[in-house]
Amino acid sequence: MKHLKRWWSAGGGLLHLTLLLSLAGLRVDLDLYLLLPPPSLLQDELLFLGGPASSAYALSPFSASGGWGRAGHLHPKGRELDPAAPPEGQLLREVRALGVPFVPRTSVDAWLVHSVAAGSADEAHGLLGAAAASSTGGAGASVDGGSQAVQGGGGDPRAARSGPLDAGEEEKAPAEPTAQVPDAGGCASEENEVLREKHEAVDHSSQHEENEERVSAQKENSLQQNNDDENKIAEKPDWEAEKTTESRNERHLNGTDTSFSLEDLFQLLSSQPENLLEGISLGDIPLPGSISDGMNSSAHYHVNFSQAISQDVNLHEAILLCPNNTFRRDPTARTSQSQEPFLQLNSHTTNPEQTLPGTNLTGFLSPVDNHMRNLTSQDLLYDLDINIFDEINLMSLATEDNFDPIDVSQLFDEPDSDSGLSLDSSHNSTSVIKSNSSHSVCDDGAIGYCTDHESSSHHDLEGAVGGYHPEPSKLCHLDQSDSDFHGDLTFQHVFHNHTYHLQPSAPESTSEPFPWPGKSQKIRSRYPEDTDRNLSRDEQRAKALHIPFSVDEIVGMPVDSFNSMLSRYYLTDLQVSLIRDIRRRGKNKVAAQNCRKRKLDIILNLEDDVCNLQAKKETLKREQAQCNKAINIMKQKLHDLYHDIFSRLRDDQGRPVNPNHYALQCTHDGSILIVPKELVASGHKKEARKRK
DNA sequence: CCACGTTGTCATTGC
DNA sequence: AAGCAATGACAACGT
Repeated sequence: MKHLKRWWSAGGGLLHLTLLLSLAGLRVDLDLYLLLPPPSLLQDELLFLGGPASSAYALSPFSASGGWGRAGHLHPKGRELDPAAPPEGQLLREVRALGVPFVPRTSVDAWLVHSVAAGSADEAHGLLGAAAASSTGGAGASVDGGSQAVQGGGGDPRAARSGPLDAGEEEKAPAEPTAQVPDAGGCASEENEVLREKHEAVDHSSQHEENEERVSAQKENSLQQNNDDENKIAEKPDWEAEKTTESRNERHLNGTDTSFSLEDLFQLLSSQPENLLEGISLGDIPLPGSISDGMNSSAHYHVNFSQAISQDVNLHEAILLCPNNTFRRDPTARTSQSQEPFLQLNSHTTNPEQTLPGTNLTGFLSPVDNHMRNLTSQDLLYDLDINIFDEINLMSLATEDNFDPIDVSQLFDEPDSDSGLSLDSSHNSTSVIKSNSSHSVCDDGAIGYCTDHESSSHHDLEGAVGGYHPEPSKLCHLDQSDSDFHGDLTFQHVFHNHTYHLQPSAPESTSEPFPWPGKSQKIRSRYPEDTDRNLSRDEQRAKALHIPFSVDEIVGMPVDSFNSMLSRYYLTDLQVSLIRDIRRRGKNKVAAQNCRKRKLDIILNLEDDVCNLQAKKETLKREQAQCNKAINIMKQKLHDLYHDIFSRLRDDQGRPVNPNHYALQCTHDGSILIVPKELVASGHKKEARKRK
């Protein structure tokens, strides 16, 4: 048992727990087998790092080729992967010899390797930090551990505190016990101040304190069975005990106490699983308060494996589902990604490094991320991940009956966590329950698609890539009824999360991005229960293909940003095609709307013109009538004047002039002549002839 | 059931 | 050449 504890502390903790779960008759389909590096290698690595082994090694399930993880020089606590490490170690072989159904590494491992190889120390740092946190968190605190990594270890200290490989740099003044937050995320020491502040806020939660006390008490109970040195540890606060444990681990890693035999260990594992269970006391396994709560008193040594597995599933997701900014394609963008606000997701932290990719795992552990990453250069492992997720889903389903939402809610006991999850996303998960699982392609929760036009780009991204995870802060203080609700949501999320890949009508398997019979309305009619019915066709298609962008983003984005976005993210041809189609259709839709609007405006303007012309016509008619009237008056006056003049005219004999025979004619000099009409008529004829 | 309006989409054209 | 706006035409849907 002593060896076992040391082994756990030395870095095999997660494997340890995994083995326990397996020996307990539960299949553990996690790729979290860990290989303990040989002391010599550890020593070399320590020399290479010039730092404590506890900070150098991560319990990384993301080992490059065999589970070997070493700290890198890119970051004080960053991890690199040893390419020269053996592909399979003795431990794995022995595990397989025992028949423990370990699942090999997933694409995440290779992806992480890829990220590290690509020079993205931040990504590696963040993810491996998450891995370390999850490893230390053990099977019972998967989400917790991942969340710790997201927040740079600023969350629940129990998830990462006992991390055997966390550095001794966590040595803090005993005067502030709540500040002893292990840097599960592998952040630099200067970040710890911020983390400590956050964690102080975290610890102020009454529930949290209660759990702390429980864990502390149970740890003390377990540690009383150990040697005197460990008894001293048990008397200390748990955070201090953890430090001691870490220092013990450090001794192990330094080669001073690594003489235990793995074969002995597995013989022990195979022969006495019950004792092993006892060996995994709460003081050794950093189970969160939720688990320990369920193991009070008589149940102290009985781990709720169903819960543990369910949490491990979430841990797996937490590890796998990295932020979307971690699967960029552009290496240059990776180097500057932390500076792009577009990718700084969900950061309440003031520490810039906490916004680094890989550290923002809290609320964005979406299937989209996972999916997107799987669609990248790790396509060869894509199917493997699908299978793993399927198995996880099955496990979730199998353990759903025994699922205790209280524990889950307590596992999310992160008052300061920023998961980026909105209530809407939870609501989306609710719709998942309602929706037909066979049509999960169209389900809400698959993506948590964000259609909020007002949200910023990164918020859109958040919603797009995985906003449906239950928000820990929302879950941690729920009453029983609410806990039931959210617990169901959690499980719905889990198995819904990974089933869309398996749909026979999955878009990936068809030439069409979405199996719509041509129009979205048909889709809506086909899925009457789908709460996404209000989504547009393209939104549904985007969701079906797990496009991590909102339609509004895709359509409204400038072409340069659009192209850079396409190049920055790992997208399949189908996804790129769909995104371009969405953009084209979206722009064309807007253009059509504008066109119709213009057409309508033109018609309205023409109608106005017609009205104006008609009015003008009426006016002109009136003017014409008035003119005619005036002309007639003038004619009448001229006629009267004519007769008046002729009445006063007299010829040579004094007789009146007949106006029918004579006419008045004005000359150029202004004089008026009385001319016989015959001459006037002949003169008009001559002028007419001249004109012709 | 038909007519009409609305909306989305596609194809085409021109800038 | 690529991207985009504009627009005619068509289909689906709602009223």
